[in-house]
Amino acid sequence: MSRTELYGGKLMNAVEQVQQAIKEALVAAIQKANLVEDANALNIHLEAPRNKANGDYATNIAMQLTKLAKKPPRAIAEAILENLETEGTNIEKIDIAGPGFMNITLRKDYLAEVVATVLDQDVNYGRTDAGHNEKIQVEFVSANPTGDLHLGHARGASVGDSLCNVLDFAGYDVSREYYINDAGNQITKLAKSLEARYREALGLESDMPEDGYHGKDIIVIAKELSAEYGKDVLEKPEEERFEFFREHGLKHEFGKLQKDLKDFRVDFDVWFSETSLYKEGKVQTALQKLKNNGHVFEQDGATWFRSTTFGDDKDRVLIKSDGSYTYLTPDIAYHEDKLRRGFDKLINIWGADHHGYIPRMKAAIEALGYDRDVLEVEVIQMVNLLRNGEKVKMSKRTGNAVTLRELVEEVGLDAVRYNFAMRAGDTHLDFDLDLAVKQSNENPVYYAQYAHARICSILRQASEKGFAASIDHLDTLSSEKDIEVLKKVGDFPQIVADAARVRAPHRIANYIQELAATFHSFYNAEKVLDDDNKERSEARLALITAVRITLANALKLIGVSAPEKM
RNA sequence: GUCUCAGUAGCUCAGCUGGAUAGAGCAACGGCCUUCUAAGCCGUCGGUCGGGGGUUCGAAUCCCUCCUGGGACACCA
Repeated sequence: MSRTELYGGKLMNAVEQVQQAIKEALVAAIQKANLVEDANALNIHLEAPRNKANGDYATNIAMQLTKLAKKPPRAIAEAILENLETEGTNIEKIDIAGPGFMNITLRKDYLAEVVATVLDQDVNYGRTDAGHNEKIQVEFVSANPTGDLHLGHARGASVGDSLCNVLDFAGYDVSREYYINDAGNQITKLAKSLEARYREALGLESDMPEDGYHGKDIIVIAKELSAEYGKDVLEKPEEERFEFFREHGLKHEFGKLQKDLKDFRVDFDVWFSETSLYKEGKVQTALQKLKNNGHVFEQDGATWFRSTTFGDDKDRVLIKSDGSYTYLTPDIAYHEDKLRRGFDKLINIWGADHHGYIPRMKAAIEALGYDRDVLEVEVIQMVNLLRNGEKVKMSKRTGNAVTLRELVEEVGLDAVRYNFAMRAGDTHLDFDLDLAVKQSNENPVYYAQYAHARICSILRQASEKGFAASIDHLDTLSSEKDIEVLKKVGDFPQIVADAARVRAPHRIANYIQELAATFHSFYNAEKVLDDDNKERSEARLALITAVRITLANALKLIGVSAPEKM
């Protein structure tokens, strides 16, 4: 895969174009120096050295070629240099340093072009076609409609939504999906719990099941329902009663769940019902396919999937001896259905408690005749809630778990989204309530939003003063801080593409912090609006507009607002 | 016990495809508001990258092993 294909010429900004030109020049030089058979096959890595004395970019290609070229790295570097055509690359000079690094220093004038690209692309700045329109389905949250969304779901929703946004921006064809477990045992429990609460609401004796759902939400639903339908419902035969509570329970729980997610700025393309798998015979079909492929056996009155054939620890039951399905069986059918829909990749975002479930699902996919690697599972680790430095104890069973809604009410939507977006999903997270609530410099979300608001403030004053952003004199952007800002803004498309490739949306939050820091530093060192220098003022207005656009686009990827005033 | 994720500054965490002297925020200390928002900036202090082996020109990063912590190991979902 060549670099050109990867980034698609038309979408590259000045920074990317320069990087690519350097890579191409290096490849040509390596070819010309006859160091390897096919230099085009090389993947040249350009990195920005930590120490600015080592230039704008460094490459370790000379060291990497030692084996292929059978020469010491410095000799290779010299051979590359001798054959390097720097015309059209913006390279000012190259030094050979240390064990064989090639340190590249660039002319600075090209960078200003970044601004024109950003202003032109606006809300699409950062978008690339790096993903080649690969069809990816992301299934996330998928909480059972039997209670409120809690802290863990909030994290899954945040990470999942951010990942989808990033994938979409990086040129993947993304479908967001929620699997509704509206069949099976837990729904029976929901119906029974609701009936018990319903009786309580009417002042009757109840038999709340010990393993039922004890959440406050069920009590609320029961009150509403009892006010509307009264005692008559309880006179109906058991089957009808059960159906009544099942249906109303599901409707209320699911409606609440959809609203909570929407309010959390998380949307789905597909809400997939487990029940539909049964109705459309897909569970039977999948089961039959497994049987036909010879991966099913009977034992102890149950039907088993021989998942050990595909690396699972033990075989798994598909149909229990009482004739009902395990959770796994419809889930296998669900995954087969996903695969039939033509996705190249399935990404499931699961809670850490489902970790052990991964090998059997991958086994099932393989047993159905697909490549097990089409399924990627991103595990979301647990969240500890801290208040006053103490862990807040939570239990879903007793119903005192902190819900998504409560969390957002207490902390604020932006702060919650940002706090979850900041950390890689597969690391344990302590969510410090006191810190998240603080509207101070200790809270990183405001740091980024403040940068955006500051820019907006300058832009407002600019129009009052009669200045207008202009790209006519970008050559005036030549101070150290100007250059730093330009470089950082220019990095954005690559950051998005990388974050998508390695499924790491938290990198966007890291980038936001860096971009905001670069801007704040610039702000304190340089004046934007200068009555004595109209050309530079208008160029800098263009520059900070580019920063504003980049910040807003990046914040949007992680579901955080970009306020114009704070 | 088996599997899995993690262990980086006092705290919370980044650290890319293995690269040069390991970074940021907070905390601590010292500066900067007659100038576009001080929710900001500049500086100082702070590290045996859990321990030990190995691979490599080069390891926080890859491999092995041990220690510590989270999680998972159902005819539950």
